[in-house]
Amino acid sequence: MSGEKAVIFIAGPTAVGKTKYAIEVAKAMGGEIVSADSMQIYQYLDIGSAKPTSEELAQAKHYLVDEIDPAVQFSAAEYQLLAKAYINQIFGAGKMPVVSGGTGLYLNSLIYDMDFSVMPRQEGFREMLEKEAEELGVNYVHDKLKSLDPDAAERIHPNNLKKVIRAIEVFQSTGEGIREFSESLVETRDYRCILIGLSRDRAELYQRIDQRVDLLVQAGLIDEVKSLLDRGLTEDSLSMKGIGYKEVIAYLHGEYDLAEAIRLVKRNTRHYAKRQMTWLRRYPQMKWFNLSEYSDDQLALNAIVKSIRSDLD
RNA sequence: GCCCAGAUAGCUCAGUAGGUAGAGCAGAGGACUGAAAAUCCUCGUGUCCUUGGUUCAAUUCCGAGUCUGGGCA
Repeated sequence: MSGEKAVIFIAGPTAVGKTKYAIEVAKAMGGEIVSADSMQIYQYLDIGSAKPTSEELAQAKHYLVDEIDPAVQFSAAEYQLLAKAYINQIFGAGKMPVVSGGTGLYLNSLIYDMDFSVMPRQEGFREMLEKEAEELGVNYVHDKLKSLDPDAAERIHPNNLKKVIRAIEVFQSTGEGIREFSESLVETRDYRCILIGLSRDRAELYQRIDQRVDLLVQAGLIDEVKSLLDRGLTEDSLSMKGIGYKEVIAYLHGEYDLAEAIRLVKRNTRHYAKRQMTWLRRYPQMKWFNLSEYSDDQLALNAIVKSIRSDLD
């Protein structure tokens, strides 16, 4: 099997230590890092997204960190395009791509054959449906989906308006229903995927999250948000919906005090980490490493690299 | 030492006109195909502080004790 193209994925919840391990794995394997993180991809969101530091960035070449203007509407489809291009570029240079991140849909777009190309979003149409939902209720819009695509309506809860609208949108532009996630996924044939999952005991992970939020605030999160607002971003900007940003904006708007903002950032980050775990647990081919079970980083790293090497042979 | 008020879910508390109890927060599980750090769904048994008494029946009423607040000495 050697000689075959392979991509290493380092996945895990926020604050588990992905950045560090991805860099070490890249160094060990002669690799370059492609980030799969929907927030670190934006420029200027440095502190709140817990971007790798400049020292870390210097240790291994990183792609898709700090590349996108936070004022634009980005999407998973665009991510897939860019990430695949970088992966090919890395293969072209004879190196090994190491994808590192915790954004599940982005990971999926690289692991599976996901074709986003057939149905681009249609902004006006979405707004119209959102308005209908507001005036006539979410069930009205859901009924609409039911008449077009009963299967999808069955799967998508009426309250999940965003997904209901997307399903209608897809049906309108393709004439067929949105496919069910788990049934139609096929692994990509572009390369082989080696999935490494990093986890920690829940209590430890939460402790790290709380600590990290305090550090981010000390490092100047509030000023970062202020300067982003000065730059013209608002709470409606996609990039400002990230955890740490939306809460600080609400604080700056006087909705609550700083202590409450910090509390919410911590809690929302914990919830997010939990959701990430739910997503990541579904990959049957993932090899998990619970970092809480290793007495030091080097031991864990050795185990991970060993596992990758044996997969490559 | 005396007086008053509390003691119920991990936390803050509600409640039972006596028939073994429920909100918020925290927490847990799940879903996910062009917003994904987004969006959405589901989940509440706990010596009702301990102990005597009254009662068919006490977490609930009465007594004592313990602890915690507050006040007075």
